[in-house]
Amino acid sequence: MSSTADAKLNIKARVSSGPRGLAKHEIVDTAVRLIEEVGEAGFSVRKLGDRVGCDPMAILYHFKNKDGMYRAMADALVAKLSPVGSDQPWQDRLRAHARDHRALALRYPNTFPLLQRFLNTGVADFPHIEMVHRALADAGVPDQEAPAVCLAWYAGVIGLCAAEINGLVRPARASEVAEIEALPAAEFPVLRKLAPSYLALESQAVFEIANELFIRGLCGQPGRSPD
Amino acid sequence: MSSTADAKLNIKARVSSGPRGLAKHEIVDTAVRLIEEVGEAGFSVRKLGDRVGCDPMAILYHFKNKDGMYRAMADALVAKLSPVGSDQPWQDRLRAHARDHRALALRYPNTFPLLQRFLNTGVADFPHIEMVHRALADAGVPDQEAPAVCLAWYAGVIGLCAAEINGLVRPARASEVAEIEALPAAEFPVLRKLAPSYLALESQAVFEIANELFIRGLCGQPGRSPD
DNA sequence: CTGTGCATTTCTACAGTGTAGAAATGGCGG
DNA sequence: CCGCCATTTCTACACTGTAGAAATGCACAG
Repeated sequence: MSSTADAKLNIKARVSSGPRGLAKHEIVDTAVRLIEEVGEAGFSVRKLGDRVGCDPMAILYHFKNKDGMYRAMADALVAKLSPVGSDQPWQDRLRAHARDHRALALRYPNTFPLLQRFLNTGVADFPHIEMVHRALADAGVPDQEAPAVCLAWYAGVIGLCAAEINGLVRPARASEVAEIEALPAAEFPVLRKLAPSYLALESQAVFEIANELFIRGLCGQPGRSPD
Repeated sequence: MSSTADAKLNIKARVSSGPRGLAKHEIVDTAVRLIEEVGEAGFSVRKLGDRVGCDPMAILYHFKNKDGMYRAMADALVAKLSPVGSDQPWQDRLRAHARDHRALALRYPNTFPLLQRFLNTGVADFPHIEMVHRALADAGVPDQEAPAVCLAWYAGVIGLCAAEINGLVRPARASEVAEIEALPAAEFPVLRKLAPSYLALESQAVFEIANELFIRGLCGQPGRSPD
């Protein structure tokens, strides 16, 4: 019962290996939980192996490499996005989908940034893309522009979420406001005047405003259809 | 004159150390060049030490740690942004600043993503922020909304650039279009119809369209001033 | 000229990483 | 029972960031 004996026993137990159905989606789920606990810097295949209860290399057998595992984690995240009904006006459908992204980002702040690096490959979220395109069509976006607008929308939404996660979107600290107010008045009149209002900044409001701007931009299109 | 003698000489030269003014900005410039050559994954303090010609730890002496060095690299990047004159309409000022970001991103694709992670701390690009706020004021954005709109604008622009760098914004491959066209017609009518136009997608056009949407959104504001 | 302090650079060492390649395991069809 | 083979484990290697101690050489006091 000594600790060394226990260790030996554990090693013995692990030595008896062989196929045991290490399910891919369970690995990925555990990986997402782990990266949320320890951050991306602290996330390693070895720790994941400990958490899953197997050798690290058993995990990498199921993925091409660590990046392949990141891709799978990104896939798992977008799979969590809610479906969006088609019975609302197009503005509300876009709003709902955008807010869904933000909620996901706030819930999985360490996993979400993987979307930016790996969304391009493998993730094909066709139902949601179809929804976005229908909304854009309802908004009067001409077909030839629709792909560009759709991509711009996703890039913008994900970029906003990433900015918030990384702490770019937050109320200013008093010291920062002081720093701005110390700038020469002749060159920075507007910024100095606005500095105090940065103290009360709400990240959600930033997100909402960005959405409204985008939607208003679509409304202001030259040949849009009437609503 | 043998190579071994040269090597020995070099080692001797390196062993005789002491202060020699390792200028911070030179380290950072070299670091940016290096990361552009080898990518972020291949970038290490040791390689940078080789490149600079000093011990790796001599570099980390000037920065808190590797992340501190990344921050300095991000600072160096935003310092490369061009100033924007104030003699154009506000739309053109925003457009110019946005295009400047994109040009920077395309020129330094491996360094630019650092902005997303480290822009929040330390980088205070006050002249440009003043410019953006003046443009927003000219566009009729009320003071209380200006900080949110400004942050949303930056987050959107940087997000767009990041998306393009990471390959999200690119023409579709034929195989991808085929995959979409194989989807059930009943559920994906719009996406299927638009799929072929993804083949001709131009990343610059996506960027321009996103900008125009944002600007049109600002134009469409309730109480905007006349231009 | 001789210390001597000190910012700077170098050296050494350590704990940890991703993953290639070989070996072991154990369920399954013959 | 055997042998196959996907799967898992083990071992090893090159590499990472960086803590901590030692060395270095410049500036300046005496």
